[in-house]
Parts: sequence; C-alpha cells; structure tokens
Amino acid sequence: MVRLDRRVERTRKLLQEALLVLIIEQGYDTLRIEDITERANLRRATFYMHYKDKEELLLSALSETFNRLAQETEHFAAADRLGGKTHYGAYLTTFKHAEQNHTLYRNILNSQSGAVFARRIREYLAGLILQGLHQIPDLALPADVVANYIAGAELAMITWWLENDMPYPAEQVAQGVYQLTLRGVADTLNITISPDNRSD
Amino acid sequence: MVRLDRRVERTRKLLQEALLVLIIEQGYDTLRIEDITERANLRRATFYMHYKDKEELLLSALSETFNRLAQETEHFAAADRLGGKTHYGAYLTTFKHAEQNHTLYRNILNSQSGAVFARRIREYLAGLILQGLHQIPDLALPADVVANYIAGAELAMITWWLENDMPYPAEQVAQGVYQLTLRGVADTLNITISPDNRSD
DNA sequence: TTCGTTATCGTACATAATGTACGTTATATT
DNA sequence: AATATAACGTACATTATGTACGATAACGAA
Repeated sequence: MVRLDRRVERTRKLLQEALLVLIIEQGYDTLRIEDITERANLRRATFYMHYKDKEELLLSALSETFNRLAQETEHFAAADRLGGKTHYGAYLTTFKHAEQNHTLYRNILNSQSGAVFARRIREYLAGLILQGLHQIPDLALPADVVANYIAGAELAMITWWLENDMPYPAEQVAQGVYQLTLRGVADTLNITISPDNRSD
Repeated sequence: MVRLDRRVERTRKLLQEALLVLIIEQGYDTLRIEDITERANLRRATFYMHYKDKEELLLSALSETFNRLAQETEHFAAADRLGGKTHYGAYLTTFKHAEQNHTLYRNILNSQSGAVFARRIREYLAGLILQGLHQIPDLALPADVVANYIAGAELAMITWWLENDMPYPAEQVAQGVYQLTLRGVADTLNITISPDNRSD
C-alpha cells in the first residue's frame, strides 16, 4: 500500500471541506463545480482529476462521517437488544447528530439528488440493523423487510423533522420514533386491538 | 370560470402523457424538454408556455393519479379504524397500485428529483392520515409526529420494494408493513417486552 | 541534494441544454 | 365572419460541463 501523494490528499480534503461549507451556505442544487474549486483555491480542471461529479464528491465527504456515527450509535444494538434492556440511545444519538448538522443534512436531503443520498443512507442503516436481526430466530416476517422498515421509518422521520425545522426537541422525537417502531401505532395511541383483529 | 381553450387542454395532456411514457422508457434524469415535446409532436418553445420545467410538468401529471388513488384507498381510514375493524386494505391497494406502475414510480423515486416527489407524496399521505387521527383523543404523541411516521414508513417501504424489484408479493409486504406499523417491531418479532422497559 | 515523476496550473475549446424572442400561421371562440 | 391567441418555425444568448495540453511547481526516491 503506497502512501498517497500529499498533494492529492490535500486537494481532496480541500474539495470535501469546501463542498460541505458551500452546501450549508447556499444549498446543493445551485452549486457549480467551479464554486467548489474556487472556495478551495483550486482550478476547475483539478476537480475532474479526482471526482466524476458533485455527487461522487459528496458521497466521499459523507462516508467518514457516517462510519463515525455508526460506531457511536452501534445502531444494530437497537434491534439486538429489543428483547433485553431496550433503550432509545441509538435513536437519540442519531437525532442529536442530525440536529448538530441540521442545515447540512436538510439541504442535502431536500436537494435534487436527495433521493440518491437517502437511498444510500437507508441501505447503510438497514445493513447495520440486519446484522442485529440475524441473531433473532423465527421472525414472523422476512428480515430484510423488517430491517428496511426500521431504517426507512427512522430516516423518513429525520427528514421530516429537519424539513420542518425541528418542531420538537430531539429527545421527544427520538423517543416517539423509538416507541412507534418498537410497539407500534396502536399501543402508542392507547388503542386496544381485539384478538379478532390480530390475524386480519 | 371560463373554460380552457381546447388547444391548451390538448397540449397539456399531450405533454403529460409523453412525459409519463418517456419516464418509463428511459428514466427521468436524462430526459430533455425537447424529448418530451418531440414525442408530443410539439415545439420546444410551446413547452414553456405551460410549464416552468420538467418537475412542474410531472407534478401536474401525478396530481390526478394521486387524487384518484386517495379515493380508492380512503387512506385516512387506516388510522380512523385502528381501534375498530382494522384492515390492511388501504395498504394493499397502495402497494398494488405501485406494482401496476412499478417502472414509472421506480424511475421517479430513484431519479435525481426523487426527493422532491417523495416529499410531496409524504406530505400528501400525512395530511390524509392526520384527518383520521384528529378523531382520536388523548394521543401519547403529537399527531403530526404520528402521521408523518405512518406516511414516511409506508413510502419508504414502497420505495425500497420498487427499488429491489418487488422481491415479495404485494400482499405479503402490505401485510408486513401494516403489521409493523400497527403493532410494532417487538410484537411482530415475537419479542416480549418486560414492563420495566415500557417507560424507557 | 539531486533527479525523475506527476499533480496542479493556466488557458482554451467543444458541446449540450436551457430560456427567451418574435414574426408567421393555424385554430378556437364569439 | 371577425377577433383573439395558441402554437409554429427559427434564431440567439447564456451557462455549466467535460476535456485537452503545454508549462510550472511540488513531491518522493535515490
């Protein structure tokens, strides 16, 4: 493994940092390649020596962040410990992280390419959750359905929460989403389900 | 209310139909305005007499479809009847509808502008669900949180299901999502939650 | 320190889609 | 039949993109 040329390392970091700052400042969609290279004090042509387009650059910039977050949350633990000492710590960590970078994530998820990133994030989350589910035998539903449900619901709620300028504190939303996911709408709303309906 | 000029009516319908066909044939992103007008046998300049861009055209093309679908599902009923004769009919109808137009919706939701449309759809669904929730007193959580959770989870699952080429029959996924939403992951996975954890 | 390598610079060019303009023609409304 | 205007046909300016290439500077290896 040959070490990367210092110039390459520096250039990529400069581009990534410039991108994130500019997304916060002026959003993702209107951002031109030249805006990024200008902010990074580089020539536009240099960009294409490292990345195919804005999207590839953003994905590279986000990947580190996500890996770090995943370690913090140990997200799979949410599923893993469902039957034991349950907790909503993973949710809380994630929502707090989203809150700290709310402008960045809001602009990304609400951008044109937002769907691309949302998909990546959901796949990433679902993968982590799937690991935890593998340790639970006799699931009533296919594991990938459950994993993608949990991941999709969480991501959808983060998206909604950020889009609407975080109308409730992170603690409350995290708790709510956790509860809804684990126990369902019926239990959360204090609605009794008669046994008759349990199979319909 | 003056009736619309026949030419206008015809032109708009032609553009909408051409767009939907082309999205199925070649996806949304690579689609140029000129491709649409060519298919509709119209001049490119004519497009701009009616729509600002592709997005506006697609939104207008989808709105009718959604209104029709909403009437079929009476989606709000899902929340409305949670405590009574529960059913997953609304979910089933929606998933079947998605299945019938799977290429169209997959290409839309997976496109660059997919996030924009996903947001619109989620807001639309959440609005319907909110209507049903208003009739339920003493919610443990804010109604908009619950509504957006239900809508977000369903839309996320439709998106996932379409992205992965519908790996399970519509009936099974609809049933699964319905069950997960109503009773939660714990109940679905046959995991017992001890009373200690019910408040954490 | 020297030397070969190569990332970046500086600049230029081709391409492609967009948005708009405007006189002309055809069609709808009354 | 007369008037209004939608759509045509064509043209033009703009803007971002992607690429090319010789020159320069920074880097890594010896």
